[in-house]
Amino acid sequence: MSRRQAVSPKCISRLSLYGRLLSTGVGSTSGRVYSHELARLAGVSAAQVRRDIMGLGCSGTPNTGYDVQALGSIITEYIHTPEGQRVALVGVGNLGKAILTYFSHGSKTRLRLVAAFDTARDKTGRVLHGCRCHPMEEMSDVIRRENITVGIITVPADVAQQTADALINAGVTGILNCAPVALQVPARVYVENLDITIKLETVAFFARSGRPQADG
Amino acid sequence: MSRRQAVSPKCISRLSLYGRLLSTGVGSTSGRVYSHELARLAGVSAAQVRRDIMGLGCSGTPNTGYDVQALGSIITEYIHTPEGQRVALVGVGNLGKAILTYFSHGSKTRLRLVAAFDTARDKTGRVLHGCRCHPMEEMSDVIRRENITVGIITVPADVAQQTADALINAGVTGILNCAPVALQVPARVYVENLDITIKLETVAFFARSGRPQADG
DNA sequence: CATAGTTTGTTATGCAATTCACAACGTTAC
DNA sequence: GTAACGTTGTGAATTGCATAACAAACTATG
Repeated sequence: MSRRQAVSPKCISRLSLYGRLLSTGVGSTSGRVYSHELARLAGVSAAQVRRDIMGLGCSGTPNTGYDVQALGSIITEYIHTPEGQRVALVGVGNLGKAILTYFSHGSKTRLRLVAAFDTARDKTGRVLHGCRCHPMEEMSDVIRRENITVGIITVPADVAQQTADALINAGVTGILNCAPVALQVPARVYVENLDITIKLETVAFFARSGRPQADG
Repeated sequence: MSRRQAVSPKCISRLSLYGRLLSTGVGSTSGRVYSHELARLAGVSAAQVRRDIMGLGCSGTPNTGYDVQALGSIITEYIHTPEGQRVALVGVGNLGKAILTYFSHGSKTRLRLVAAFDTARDKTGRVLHGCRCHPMEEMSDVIRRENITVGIITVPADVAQQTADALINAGVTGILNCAPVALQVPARVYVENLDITIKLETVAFFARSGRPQADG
C-alpha cells in the first residue's frame, strides 16, 4: 500500500500528534487548517509540519491549507493498519490500571488493548476496564490466538527482562517498556522506553538551568 | 554544581540512567566499570558513554575504567542540587497514584515528592503513600511554602493547561506533563511530555516496519 | 484578465549530536 | 625494565534533523 520509507520515530510521534489534533476540533468551522496553525498547537515550526506531511503524499492546496478530514485520514492510514493492531499489557498495578483506563475511555486510536496479564490471582479471570486479565502462564497462547503484535510492560523492574523475553517469544515485535531498566532485545524488535524517573530528573535539571524546550 | 555549558536533554537523561545503573550493582565485585559495560547496559555506544562522562570532568583511568562510587557521586552531584529539589503532583488518579508509589518505594533519587493536589474531597487532607494531598485552592500557598520547583501534571486533558498556568504562577519552572495536550508555556519554563498514546502508536508503527532502536 | 497576496512543496543551509579513529597512558607479564 | 595490550580522552568526520528560504500555485479582487 503506502510507501514505507525511512522515517524517524520522532516524525511518527509528531504525525500521531497532528492526527489527534485534527480529530479533536481543529479548524472545525472552516474544515481547513494551515500548517502554522497545526504547528502552534503541536509546539513545532510550520516548516516542520509541512515537511512531515510531505513524507506521506501531500494533499494541501496553496493559500487554503489542508482539508482537515482528508489530512486526518491520510495520517491515520499511514500510521495504522486498516484492521488496527492489537496490544497486550503485562502487569496490572497502578500504572497498568491507568493505561487500561486511558484506552477504555473513548479510545480514538485504532489500537486495541485486547488482553492483560498479571500474576495476582485476584486479578486474573476478571474483566478490568473492558479488558480481560489472564494469568501469566497463558501469555503465549493468548498472544498467538489474539494476533497481538505490541506489548506494554508495566511490571516491577526485576521481572521486566523476563517479561520482555516471554512477549518476544510469543511473537510480539514492538514493546513499550515502562519499567526502569534498559531491555536487551533482538534487533528486529522495536522498544520504546517510558522511564518516569529519568524524565523527572531531566525536568528537575532544566527547571533550574533554563534550557530549551524538548520532549519525547 | 555550576552549569559548565549547554548540555542537551538527551545527555542529561543518559547521565541519569548511568547513575541508576551505577547505584544498582554494576561492577560490584571489582568496584570498577568500563565504558563498554555501561554502554551495553544502557543501550548506547561506548564512545557515547565516554563523551557524556567527559562533559562533567572525567575521572577514569586507562585500562581499569571508572571507579563506580566516584563516578556515581559525580553524576549525582552534577544532576542534582545538594539539598535536592522538591516536587508536586497534581491529579491523584490512577496514573498519579502510580507515580506516588514509585517515589514512596525506596526512592534512590534526591528528588522529593512533597505535595499532591486534587479536587476530590475524599482524597484531600489524607496522606497517600507518604505524601499529603491538598485541595487545589491551596496550590499557590503550598508550593511557595514548600519551595517546590517541579510539577507533575496527571490531570485530565481538558484541565491540563489551566493546571500548568497555576503551577507556573506559583513559581514552578519545570513541568512533567502526562496529559495528552501540548502545553503553551513561557520560554523560561521547561516542559517534558509523557504522552502514552503517542508512544504506543510509535511502537505499533515500528513493530511492523522493523526500524531502529530509539527511546525518550 | 491581470495583479496582489498567501501558502504550499521542496531544496538548500546550518546545526547539533553521534560515531570514528587514534594518540596518550596505565597496567600487566615476563 | 621493557614490551605488549587494553582503555581512556578527544579532535575530526559523519550522520541526521530542523530551520530557513524560495519558486510554483492557488485564491481573491477589481
